[in-house]
Amino acid sequence: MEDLILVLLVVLGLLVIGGVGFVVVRRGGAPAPPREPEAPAEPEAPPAEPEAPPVEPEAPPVEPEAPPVEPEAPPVEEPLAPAERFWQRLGRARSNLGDAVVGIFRQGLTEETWEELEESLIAADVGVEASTEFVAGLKERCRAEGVRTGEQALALLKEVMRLELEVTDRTLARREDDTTVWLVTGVNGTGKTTSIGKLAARAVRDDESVVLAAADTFRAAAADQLERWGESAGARVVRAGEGADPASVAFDGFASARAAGADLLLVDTAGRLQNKTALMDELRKVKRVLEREAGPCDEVLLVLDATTGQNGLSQARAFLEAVDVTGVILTKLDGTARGGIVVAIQRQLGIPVKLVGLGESIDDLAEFDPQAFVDALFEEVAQDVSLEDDRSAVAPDSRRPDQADEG
RNA sequence: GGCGAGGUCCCGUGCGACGUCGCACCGUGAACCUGGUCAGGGCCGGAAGGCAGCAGCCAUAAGCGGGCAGCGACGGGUGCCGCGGUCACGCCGCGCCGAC
Repeated sequence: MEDLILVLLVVLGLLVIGGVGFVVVRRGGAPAPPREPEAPAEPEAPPAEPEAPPVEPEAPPVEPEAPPVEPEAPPVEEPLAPAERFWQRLGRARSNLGDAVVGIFRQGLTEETWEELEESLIAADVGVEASTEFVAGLKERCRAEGVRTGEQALALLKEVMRLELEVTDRTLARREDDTTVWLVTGVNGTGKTTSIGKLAARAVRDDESVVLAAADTFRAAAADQLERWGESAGARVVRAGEGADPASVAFDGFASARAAGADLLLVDTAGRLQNKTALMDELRKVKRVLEREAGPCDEVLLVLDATTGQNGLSQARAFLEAVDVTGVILTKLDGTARGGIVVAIQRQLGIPVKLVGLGESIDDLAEFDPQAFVDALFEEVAQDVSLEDDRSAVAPDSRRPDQADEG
């Protein structure tokens, strides 16, 4: 044990010293993307061992002592690191859409340009309606402002998109002097439990006490999995037997959390397809019973899989209708070219994407950063280096000025 | 360990919700081998009159589509619905108190 800590410290030291080296080491040492935690078959059984994440060089969950791990001071960490991560992790979304769009604009501005742009946006899951409106609006502005070159149009596109995304409040609501309650929902296999595990780990790392309620009573394995996450994160897990009433588990979870004076309660619900009315009713009941005791949920989070495309919109609509979703966690955004769903959801339903999943490690569940997202989405990846994995993105990365100081 | 508030199994059964299918419903629907009406034209007849009948129009079959407020069958991760039986002063977590 001691040894392990020692080794870690040494590694950390090296990291601190070798700023740029950090990036390299991490990329070499943690080929995270290849092994997707969520296999299609076993949707929610990612942590073969929750211990696994710590293996990553950044080793967050090991122990709260580790904070020195991240050389940057805690307050600074928030704004900078996520942006960095965004940039690095959005490899494929960036290379596909970005290349396409940049290429399109390079040809100058013709009718064809707009059509191709629209197609690209649709292909990136922005949605047909939204894409059409979006392009029409952009076209209009370009005309109004006398934009003639593709470059200018691209800049304008980014600005418009950013404005579109920036209006919403993305902070996760908390209670000052009471247990904060977040209800986490979603269809099967999107990564609910994993996301909860990561949220819990991060909260614990910030010296908060966290309680997890395993209101997924449908599969015993789900509760087991949550329990493992709780163990590794250092959060108490309230669970019941398989087949119990999920509402009662949520209720007990809150009772326990409040009695213990916990800062945060995360309620994990069973995955359910949005067209199963009985299950949506059940979810309503969970929320109702929970709120009867706890007051309004501070957040009702919907976990969406970024790779599912337009169906995500339908999911969002259904869950919004049932339990008033207050925010979306968009998982598996790394390794997909369809990040446009962010825009579609926010535009059509008014639900902000609050967190995005960009990889396996705990810090890869990042605050959504519109600026970085838009930049990443429409940045061209140089053709000569562009392979398919995000290693290729290293080169373009370094061109980005405001991030050199990470690590 | 005590107390409290929840949850939970199996069998039978009633009711309800949901889903699938069928019926019914609405729409559409046949060059000719459906029916009706059959202009024009044709045929028979000296004539009176009669016959077959195209197009059109009307109706309708199968088919296709729609929908849900109806009826039935079937189905369960169906119910902050009920009844009966058995299980259970059990089991599962939760809170409070007490003991170590």
